Amino acid sequence: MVLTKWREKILKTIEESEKPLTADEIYMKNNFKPNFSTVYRALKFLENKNLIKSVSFDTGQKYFYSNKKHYHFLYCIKCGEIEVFNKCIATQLEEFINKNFNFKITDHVFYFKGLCKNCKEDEKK
Amino acid sequence: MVLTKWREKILKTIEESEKPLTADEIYMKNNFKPNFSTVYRALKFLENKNLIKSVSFDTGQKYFYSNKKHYHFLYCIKCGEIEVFNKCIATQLEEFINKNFNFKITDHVFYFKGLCKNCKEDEKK
DNA sequence: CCTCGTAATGCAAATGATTTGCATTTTCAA
DNA sequence: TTGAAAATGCAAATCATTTGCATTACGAGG
Repeated sequence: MVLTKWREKILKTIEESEKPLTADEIYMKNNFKPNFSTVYRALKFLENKNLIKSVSFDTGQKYFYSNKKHYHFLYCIKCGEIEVFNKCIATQLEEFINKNFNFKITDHVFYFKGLCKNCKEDEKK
Repeated sequence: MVLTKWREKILKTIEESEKPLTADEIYMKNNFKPNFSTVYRALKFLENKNLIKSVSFDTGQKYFYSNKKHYHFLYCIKCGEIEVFNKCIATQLEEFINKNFNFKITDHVFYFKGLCKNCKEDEKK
């Protein structure tokens, strides 16, 4: 169970991106290498090793991003655009959960749904 | 485009549940009626009409819940259990987004990932 | 340096959730 | 009452992801 060259390449692709990526975006960015199954297996591997995280929006597709980043998202429900921001207020809520629930928090996901600037404009027409 | 008896039944199922439900949970709760495609079409219809909302966790499966409820989630990454809570601190963040981004917020999704009480116990073994 | 076992990869087929095309049935306004 | 539009059922298709199996690469021990 090691960080092979492909896994390393995939991790690099993810870390260098300023947005979360889907499996096929990663596949394409690496010129369709390695094999698709290898991409998926690598993603699973990297996620288990806590090097990357994933989030899914409305589409049933997973988006992957580096664990080094603490992202939150603006997700456009019309065109699917994903914009990221970093400001986070989960800490207060975390205290609340720790106090009131028997649950061990390891991570959190937060995103706003709505309309991005383009789709917002479209609506006016 | 009306609220037919099946759509109404499905909406009722969702509203009466204290947890978000998947399409097949809804299907089962209604004794496998109506047809699966009708369930999916009804869910899409209800979501467009803003009567229900959906969220997806790690599995690529959608969970549906009533729009009347403002849920947030504790999602167990091991067994998939979903617990809900209502406390919300999104408002402050919302102000921040409105001030700094050109994005029209229509909704938000928040959940903690982690281990539920059972899985937390399992880990100790 | 060889070599053997384990882990990683490639390929094709399978899976699971969801969607779609099309034929049939229901609904409801004229 | 009737005819068009919408809703439903059924089966097949789709999309993202996973799996089985044969092949290849890698690393420790000889």
